[in-house]
Amino acid sequence: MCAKVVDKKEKKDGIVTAAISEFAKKGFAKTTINDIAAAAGIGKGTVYEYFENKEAIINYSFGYFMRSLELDMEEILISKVPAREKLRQIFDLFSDMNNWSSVEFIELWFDFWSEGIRSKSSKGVLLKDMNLFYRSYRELFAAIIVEGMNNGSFRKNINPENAAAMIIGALDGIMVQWVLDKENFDFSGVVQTIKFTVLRGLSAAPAQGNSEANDE
Amino acid sequence: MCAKVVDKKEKKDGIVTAAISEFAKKGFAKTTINDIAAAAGIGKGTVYEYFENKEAIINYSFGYFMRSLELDMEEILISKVPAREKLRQIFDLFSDMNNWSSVEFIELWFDFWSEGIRSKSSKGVLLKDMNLFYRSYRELFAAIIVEGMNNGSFRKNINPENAAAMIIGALDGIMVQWVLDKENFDFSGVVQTIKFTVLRGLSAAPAQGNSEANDE
DNA sequence: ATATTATAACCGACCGGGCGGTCGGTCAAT
DNA sequence: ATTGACCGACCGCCCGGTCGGTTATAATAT
Repeated sequence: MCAKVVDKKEKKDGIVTAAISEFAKKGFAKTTINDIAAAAGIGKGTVYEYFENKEAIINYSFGYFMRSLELDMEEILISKVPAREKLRQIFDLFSDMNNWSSVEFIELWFDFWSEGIRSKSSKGVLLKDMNLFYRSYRELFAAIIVEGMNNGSFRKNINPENAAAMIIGALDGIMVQWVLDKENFDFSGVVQTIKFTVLRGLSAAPAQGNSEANDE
Repeated sequence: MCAKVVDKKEKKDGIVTAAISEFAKKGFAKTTINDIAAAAGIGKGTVYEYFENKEAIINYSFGYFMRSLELDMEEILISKVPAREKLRQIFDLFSDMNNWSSVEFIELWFDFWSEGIRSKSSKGVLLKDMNLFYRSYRELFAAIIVEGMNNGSFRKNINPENAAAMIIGALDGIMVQWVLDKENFDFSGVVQTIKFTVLRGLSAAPAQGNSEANDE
């Protein structure tokens, strides 16, 4: 007595993939449900079988986008290398954009920020998710810094949370500058400068770091 | 034989002020011309006496917004204090949000970014302006850093442009985190951490900076 | 095997509302 | 009387969301 059966989850993801691609091209506001449906190769009505409304698509997109963004940080984090080295490796990983699974969608960040902050008035689902995301990354970096403070490689008078926010902020911020001016902005170079400068700034032993590669 | 005479410039600015305020509240997409006209206390038609269309309002807003954002950096920049001290003062200025003339509009940044990147396809006026803005600030910071390299307070192996991008990126990036989570994010604290860490990271003399206030 | 049926999945024409932009008329200062 | 400034009703378009009808397929009957 059953009828057609479909992998709902998979199809939903298909729609979201199409949506993200369209969003990235035109921004949330200028992307229509028709655009999304067409990109997903389905009819407009079908979109509404999987999502209540446009806002729901946006919210769902964030989670999906985040997952697709994630770098291969896992193995670095669980590895046994000292904190200082962990940080260095993470910067290097970030610096090489080949490790980014979806560079082409980074322009979406802007829309998520804008939409998230404005979602305050409604239920604020998106804003909550975004803050969750940032908070978890801050905690992650803060933990590394604490580790480094304990093993003596970082100075003691650091506020780890602040330092974590600083690192994430710096990477976020230069991503912005890069997205706005891809041709002229040396992303990898700046990441290297950040790596070098921040590690030196956090270092416990003042002389340390002089032997590192030049910051050119 | 003349008729009513009005200070066009002033009135235009009045409209833009109203527009910025509305944009900040609702974002570009959800702000209607009616909203702007109402906020400016004029009729809808009058708006079109001063602006060709909505896009023109947005573009014009950026310049206006930028001017209103500017900190009192002038006197620091022309002052005779050494580069290192200049940087320190700028961070402190930035850290105290009382110096920000229009904190309430910072959420607009997100919209400018989103709109700017998408303006590529059309004439890209906004994008050009934004890049001009960033570039000028990078040059400004780079100059300070070069100055510090020359007088021996900063290490020689810095790429000044990269370092400038780093500083601006860090400040931009933590602004994002703060805007998204104002209650829980210690903006001033993080700026202080950045000040301390970056100055230490750029420093030529490794021991320097230890006597400074703690980075709590 | 084949026909029948039940129903999940799909769809796109349609609707209502809202928005950007226009335009002809009004107002008021000179 | 002239004309720059102002205005809001109006227009046309488009978009988000709906809904009744269609299609495809699994289960069941024959």
